[in-house]
Amino acid sequence: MPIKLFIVDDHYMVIEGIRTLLQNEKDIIWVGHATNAASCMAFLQQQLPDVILMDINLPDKSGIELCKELKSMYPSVKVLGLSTFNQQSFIEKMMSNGASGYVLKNASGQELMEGITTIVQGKEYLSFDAAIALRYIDKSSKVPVITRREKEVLELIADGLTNNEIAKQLFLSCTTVDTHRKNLLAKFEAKNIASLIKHAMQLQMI
Amino acid sequence: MPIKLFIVDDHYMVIEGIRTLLQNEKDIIWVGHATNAASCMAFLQQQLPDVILMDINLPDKSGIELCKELKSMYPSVKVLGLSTFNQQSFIEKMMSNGASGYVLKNASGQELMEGITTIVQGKEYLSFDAAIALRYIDKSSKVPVITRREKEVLELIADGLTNNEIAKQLFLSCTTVDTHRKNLLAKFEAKNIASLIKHAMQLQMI
DNA sequence: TTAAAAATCATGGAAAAAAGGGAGAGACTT
DNA sequence: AAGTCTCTCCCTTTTTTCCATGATTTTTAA
Repeated sequence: MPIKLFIVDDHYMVIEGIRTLLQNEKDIIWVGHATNAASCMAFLQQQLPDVILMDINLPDKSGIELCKELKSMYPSVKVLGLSTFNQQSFIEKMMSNGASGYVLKNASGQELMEGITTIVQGKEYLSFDAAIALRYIDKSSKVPVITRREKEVLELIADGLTNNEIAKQLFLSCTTVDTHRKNLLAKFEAKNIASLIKHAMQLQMI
Repeated sequence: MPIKLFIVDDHYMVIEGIRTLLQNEKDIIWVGHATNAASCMAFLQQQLPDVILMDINLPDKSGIELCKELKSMYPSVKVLGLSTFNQQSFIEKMMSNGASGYVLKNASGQELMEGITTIVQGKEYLSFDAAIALRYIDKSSKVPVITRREKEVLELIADGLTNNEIAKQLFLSCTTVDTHRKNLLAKFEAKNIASLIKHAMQLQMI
């Protein structure tokens, strides 16, 4: 039976590129595409594809979040993450949020097909480059897992707000904000705010 | 007469996407593509296209550098920059290094054609989103001009060093480092180090 | 339902940065 | 020769961060 494929990517060129790369595959049925998370979720209410190719950079929401939501509502749908080479740091997150595989955007049609057919069978798939990237990460820069609140605080810190200002804005005690700040420093293994912000920016977490 | 088009992008999907988007345009002749700067330069020794679509992220060299080199050797070739939305800060650089135009990767085939035909005529072209991004930059975050010493200090700050540590490393007085720090804050119009680092990272100055 | 994780608040003290000021030496330009 | 820019250095006061330790409540996951 053919595989119903849906794609979510905000770049029109990438959508067209994938469509072209897969146009001769008779096992693939192209059921549609979306350029943002909202219209993807809307589509899924109408029809469920077998596989969703999902970019991790979407205009309204990160692919990682979308993946999580989507899998909690439709566990049977398989998600194959898509990204550019310099965003390796997200591979882990994507996988731990329910994605079945990961392919980099410089993949060939063949690689893409391999990924799709592999995850349809219930297995996991990492493209060669993605696997290398993943190994590279484990060694050098592990990605800290931060909570929602911590992320909120992190963003306000990056915007130049002091603990006091953040506390006011989030209706918290100043000491609470300080605790979050401390936890952020610990999680990022940063000596101070300067290196914290640098790391967070490098990992595209801000 | 038809326009000879060459494309440089490390993402296979994007190359295929563009090819598809333009396949029905009879004024376009696809002369080839490259996935890195080196093979692009090699190709140009054989044949000169009219227009090169160039991604700013290439594995071996930035598109900005490639653009500069290429234009100094082959001034007649027109370069149309390509990038994703969150890299607005490069638009200016690309344009000032000889690119004739700029299109974001979520552009439609129509927009792409518009860009190509416009720059062939010797004019400049910015896609709607690119123009907005550029305007946004001019208004909000002008790029500060910092001195060599300031950059040195900035990098050490970002690495998490305190004034004292920086002073030792650069064989300076602590107060001197503090002055540089103050000047950096002033130039970036930043309230504190956190927002300074964020701005600097966004502008790729670290 | 129970255990773990997250979010909340607190005390107190040391270290560092932010904000304000001023000032001199050397290089480069007009 | 006058002016600008860069780099250098110093002082004070206030604010903020950083560190250690401990504890309660709410949420989430197993």
